[in-house]
Amino acid sequence: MSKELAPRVNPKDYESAVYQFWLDKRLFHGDENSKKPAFSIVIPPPNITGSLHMGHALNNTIQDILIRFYKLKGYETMWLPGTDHAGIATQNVVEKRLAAQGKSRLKMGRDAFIEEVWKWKKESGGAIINQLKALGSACDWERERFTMDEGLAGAVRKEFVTLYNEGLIYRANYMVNWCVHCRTALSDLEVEFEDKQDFLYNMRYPLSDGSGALEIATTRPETYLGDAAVAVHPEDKRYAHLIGKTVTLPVINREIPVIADKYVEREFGTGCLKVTPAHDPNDFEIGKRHNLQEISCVDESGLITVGEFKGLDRFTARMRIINCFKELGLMGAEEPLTHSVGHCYRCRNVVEPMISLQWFVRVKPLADAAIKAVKDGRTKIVPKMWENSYLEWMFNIRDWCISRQIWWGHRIPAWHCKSCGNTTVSDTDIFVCPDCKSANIEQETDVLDTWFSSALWPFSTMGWPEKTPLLEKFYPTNALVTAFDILFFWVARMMMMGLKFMGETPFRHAYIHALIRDQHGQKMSKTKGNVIDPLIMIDKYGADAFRFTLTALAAQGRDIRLSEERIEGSRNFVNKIWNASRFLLMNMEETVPQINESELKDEDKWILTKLSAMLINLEKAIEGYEFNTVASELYHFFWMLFCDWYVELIKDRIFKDDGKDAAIATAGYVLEQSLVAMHPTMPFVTEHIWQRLTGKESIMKTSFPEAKWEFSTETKVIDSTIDLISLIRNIRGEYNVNPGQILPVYLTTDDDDIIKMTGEKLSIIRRMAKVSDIIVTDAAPDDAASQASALYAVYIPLSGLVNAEAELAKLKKELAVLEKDYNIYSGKLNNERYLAKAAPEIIAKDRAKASGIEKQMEKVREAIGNLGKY
RNA sequence: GGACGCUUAGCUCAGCUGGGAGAGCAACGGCCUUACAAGCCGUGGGUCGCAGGUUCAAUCCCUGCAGCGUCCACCA
Repeated sequence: MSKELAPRVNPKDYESAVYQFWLDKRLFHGDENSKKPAFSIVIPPPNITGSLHMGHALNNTIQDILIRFYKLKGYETMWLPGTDHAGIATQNVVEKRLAAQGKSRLKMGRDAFIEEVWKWKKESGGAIINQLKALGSACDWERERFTMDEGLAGAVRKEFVTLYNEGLIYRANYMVNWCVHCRTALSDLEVEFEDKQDFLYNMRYPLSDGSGALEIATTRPETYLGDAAVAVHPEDKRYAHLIGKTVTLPVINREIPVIADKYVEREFGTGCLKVTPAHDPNDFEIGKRHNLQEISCVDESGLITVGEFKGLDRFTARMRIINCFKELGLMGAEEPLTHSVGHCYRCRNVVEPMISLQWFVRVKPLADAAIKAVKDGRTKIVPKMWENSYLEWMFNIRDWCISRQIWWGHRIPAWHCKSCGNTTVSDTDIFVCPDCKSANIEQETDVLDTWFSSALWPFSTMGWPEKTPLLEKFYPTNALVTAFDILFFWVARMMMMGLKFMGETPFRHAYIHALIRDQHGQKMSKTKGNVIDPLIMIDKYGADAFRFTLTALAAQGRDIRLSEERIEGSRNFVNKIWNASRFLLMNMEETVPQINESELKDEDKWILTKLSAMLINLEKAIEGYEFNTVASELYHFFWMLFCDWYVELIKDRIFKDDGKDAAIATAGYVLEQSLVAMHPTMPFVTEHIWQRLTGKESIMKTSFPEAKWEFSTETKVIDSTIDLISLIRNIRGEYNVNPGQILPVYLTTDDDDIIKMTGEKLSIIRRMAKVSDIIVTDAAPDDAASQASALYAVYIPLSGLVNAEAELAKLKKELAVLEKDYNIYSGKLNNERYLAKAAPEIIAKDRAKASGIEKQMEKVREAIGNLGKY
């Protein structure tokens, strides 16, 4: 294998090849018979409708980091992928496509339509899978599932039948949210409320006895066609005398009673509320209390069904009715009103509340278990703030409408007998009514809410209801990674069903990550059409750079606004990794020498110590789901410490072959371990380089590095060397000294260790700071620029460049800053109450700090004194 | 109406149990130093939203206020 790397990183040269290599070697496969401890994740199955968006990219990057990290840590990992059939969403997409071809779902019929959806799924369902692969996802593709797979369909039936038999599923006529476009009922969660500028219309209903009129206020005049009463507050004196009378609805001439109900707010509008039990959830409740008739006036398509308005769209009818009332002189004021209106989360149309016969899950008992499991820590929600939302929702949970009047989905396993009218629920198809033996039976035409099947995902995908080795090994899963927008839709329901059917919470940790928003801070979504394709970013910058960016931005608790500059920065980091590796590979023999501890120099021990410290922080960060810390630890260590300092420090040893073996051994070792540490976040480039560095098969088969080095003495020495080099560079920088110009440096210190250090590191300092000699002295030369740290004062003679007065002013200013700092600490240290109450280690730290500042002040004063000499 | 989150350098944001204010980008100055100009060396820049409180000590904890954002909820 060639050890040469191209001068610039080009991800296209290796990313897809590396991925194919992993697939060929089956490195993503999780073995249920393995003796290793398990670490498993099930993917939040993306909808087959869409392509990968930024949310998916972040979501799957995080999962991939976890999977790859735990694999390196020695776990048997299994990341189970798949897709969701996404009932309404998919049906809508396919319908639109058909419409473009002049076809329609209703004309072609149910069976032909479903066939059409499957055809579409075969074509487009694969797109998102390929995108996940481009991202580098280490999914166990051999176990890919789809929520409409045969096995999963069986699981759904089992779920339905069990809940039904236990009385947890029932069928009832109830007020539901109806989408007139999708022509189906929706669950409460599927309704999205938006503020809308509207009008509050005041309309007069004449009293039937001719003694005047009652003025009601409504935003939906068209629903007057379904009014069953006018309600007033029982203690409202204005209307007390009217309770029990009737009013007559204009145009349609229907008489309805005036009733009293506490729900009415006296201050709102006129204090009179029209009650439409068939088209408003509150009115529905009032209707129940007063035994009112439920008069439907809008059909499933949103068309009016009553009187001369029959067949009109509900919004057209609204205007028509307003005009009618105006003509009759029954229209009062129209006041502007902002109120929230429910929209279908799929098609954005205004939801029509409607009474209809639907299937519901009685969720309270399931929710109770799900509450308990989180409270006792069987599932930990990270970050913890989401736990409140979860619990709050569970506490106030209401029955879940699970039937949908669409075609694409799991058909409800219930059969209605046309002979005796009974309904039979069964997990196998039935052809004869068990009650009357009639063969005239038909399966329920409704399908189930998509989330009813998604709720089983963590175990239906592993073979449930069978007891499989896969479940035995990998359930419960270790982590669920998702965004908060489906916390209720999915996470909560998985909790309920997992506990119900497996007796065990479906995941140990639920990590809720941020949402990636567009430049306006808007949530990206398919329906809004503001999605940026991550594939463009991958194509432009490579998957590794893209993933690293997402990782760096994935701090807990805040939404992410993605900018392309950030990705560019990550691309530069990948390039840095590439070039540092390239440099070291160029200077290596076929095999990297082993580290021989006795040959190590101080800087070798220094970088090994820094590496270990980084690894400890890194592991802690991954375990705590602090991915932004993961990124910054890697970035800082590799770029600032390894490349900028260590590699520069050892260049002489490499070029002059003086202690080269130990340097190369250390550099090779640190590079190798860094690559492994970086592999979970940047899998492609690390694999590519690692193979060339080690000559071994795959980075995925190695182990995560142990943090085992700690050389504190040598680390201090190099730290002070770096400090000195920085001081010298600082002076040179400030005076714009030509970088090529080599200068002598004078240094005052009384510290023997420092004197010793400058002697030992002389060649390094000479090279790194472009210094000819270091002269330890107690006086400064003329025309010298100076800088002081706590350890030493440094003087560089710069004839002609240095202005003595300016230099003096600079030093005095510096001294003033130091004095201010010093006063803060000495103030603290002279404070008795501080000394009495502060932790001893804090006091010690502050003392050290104070004395450090003091020493630096001395050095600055000394420099000022020395300046005065010329 | 409830709940939560955010407000830190010009921009985007870290700062997780109170004790050093930081990164990336941008800006400025200097460098083609034989891995990397997608780079190297250096510099400047912040009353940590406002007002109180607790504490020896507050960007961090508490209260109130302001602005922004999100979720939940039956606002005719």
